[in-house]
Amino acid sequence: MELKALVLAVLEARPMHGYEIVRRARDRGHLRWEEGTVYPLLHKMDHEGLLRSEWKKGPTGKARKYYSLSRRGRTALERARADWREYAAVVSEILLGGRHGHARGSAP
Amino acid sequence: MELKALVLAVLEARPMHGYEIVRRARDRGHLRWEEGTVYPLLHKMDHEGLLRSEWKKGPTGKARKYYSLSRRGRTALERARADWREYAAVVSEILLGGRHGHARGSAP
DNA sequence: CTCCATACCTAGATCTCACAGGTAATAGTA
DNA sequence: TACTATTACCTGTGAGATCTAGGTATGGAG
Repeated sequence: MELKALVLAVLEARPMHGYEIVRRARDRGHLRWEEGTVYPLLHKMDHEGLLRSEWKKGPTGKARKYYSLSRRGRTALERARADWREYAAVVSEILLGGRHGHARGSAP
Repeated sequence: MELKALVLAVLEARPMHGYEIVRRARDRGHLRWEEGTVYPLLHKMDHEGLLRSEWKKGPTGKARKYYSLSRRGRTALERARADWREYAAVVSEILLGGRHGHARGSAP
């Protein structure tokens, strides 16, 4: 649920192939998306019509499968953003009690 | 793992019995914790030493099982708060892009 | 040629949580 | 007394998401 939204957000910037998504998340730290999570998720989202996939030759000349957002994917991303804002606000209120500071993106 | 943290936070305010936790969450809206989720979770957290449980007579005279935070539970709650802050910050950054607008152009 | 990193993939296990029940005690009604 | 609703507790089954732990294939470096 969360990963799906994050993949959409990552792919909004530019098309990317699966291994690159994994590697970027790994380099970033904080989040660890394993290949066994990401690849099946990409397939599923592709099948659901949220992504489009295309085999292209990468810079090394080797074929890579690039994923990009479809129109439905963009819509889903907008909804995911709204859902996250609400969810984060509720959890922050319960967990932090309003007086421990606020997570970003929480709107009243 | 989210529910665990939220249960800790709810029980920090005052000891409560399971049904009350469920009912409060239900009244609050937004979150729907089912009994089939909450009761096993309370048992597990009790067994892990995060909670203490005690049978008491409630206002109606009927026995109720009240849960309260143990010392370990308080520690776990503090850690959960820190984890949530970090997690929410990372997700918000990826999903909402630092500040939500069309902030694009931060290269990989 | 051999080794390593890249890049893709899947099967199975695990963990969380919801669904859909069940039991028992109390209170209100008739 | 019998009935019904509400409170309060509990569990078994299973769906869904994610990780573990593998596997395959290609291209470049040594």
